[in-house]
Amino acid sequence: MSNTDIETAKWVLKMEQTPDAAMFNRTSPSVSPRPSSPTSSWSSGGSPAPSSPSSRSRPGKIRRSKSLKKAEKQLSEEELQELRLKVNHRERKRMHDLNSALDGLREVMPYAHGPSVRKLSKIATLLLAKNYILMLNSSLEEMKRLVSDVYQNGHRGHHAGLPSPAASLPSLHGPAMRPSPPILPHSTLIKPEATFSVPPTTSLHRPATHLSPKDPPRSSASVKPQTRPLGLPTNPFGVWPIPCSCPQCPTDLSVGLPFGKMPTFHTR
DNA sequence: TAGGCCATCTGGTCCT
DNA sequence: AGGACCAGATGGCCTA
Repeated sequence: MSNTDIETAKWVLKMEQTPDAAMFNRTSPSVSPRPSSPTSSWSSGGSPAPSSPSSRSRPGKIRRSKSLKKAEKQLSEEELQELRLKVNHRERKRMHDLNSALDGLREVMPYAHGPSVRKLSKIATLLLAKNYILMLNSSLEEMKRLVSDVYQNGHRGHHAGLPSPAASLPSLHGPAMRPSPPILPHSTLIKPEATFSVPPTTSLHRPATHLSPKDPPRSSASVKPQTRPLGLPTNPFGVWPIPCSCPQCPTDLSVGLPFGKMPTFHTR
């Protein structure tokens, strides 16, 4: 063991005796404070990884950043500790901001909200958001097509006299989107892109987070389907573009809609 | 008890 | 140079 290693070990030992007070002053509203580990008050989770296989790590050595090494020479121990606290605080704040943004995203996502429903995981939130956007895009395109079709045909045909499609579409920001069946936060082990790399018009029938049957949801509250109106298809958001209700169009959309198949308007 | 999810610490890299 | 961003490691909590 080199002198550097010994010094580093001393430094780490010293740091371990210095709890990060800021850790107990967390402000994130979504996560309850978590005290640091009793065995490692300084670095509750992030103790150095001497045997890490990572390319970033140096096996057998405790990782130290260049700036910290430099600071170690220039600063006193107190100053160094202060610097470490500062860096940790910044990183913590950054992650809290990220979590706040995720909370904001969850709030506008059409899934069951409430105290009895476990909130979506981070990955599930992102996947759901992606599918939600795809669904909205698809709905918009479908609506555009329908409107232009109707006006091109001069309101002739069996759709004449029906309310405008826009009128029958649920508001994307209104209460029509809620309540909706909860999304199933399933496995996050599957690469999102590999799972959802289907065209927008075909991906929307797959629940955003229903990725693997082997990975059940974490709580029954999050999977118990809420009642949905008869005739509406099962889908990740509980709402589809309202299908054509004319006699010439299929009416039972609640069954037999396989993943990858998008219900379409009747757009003769 | 295993596995999923998360918060945190930390060093490296990139950017301003 | 300092801060932001990223990723690895670690340990705690929770659920099936």
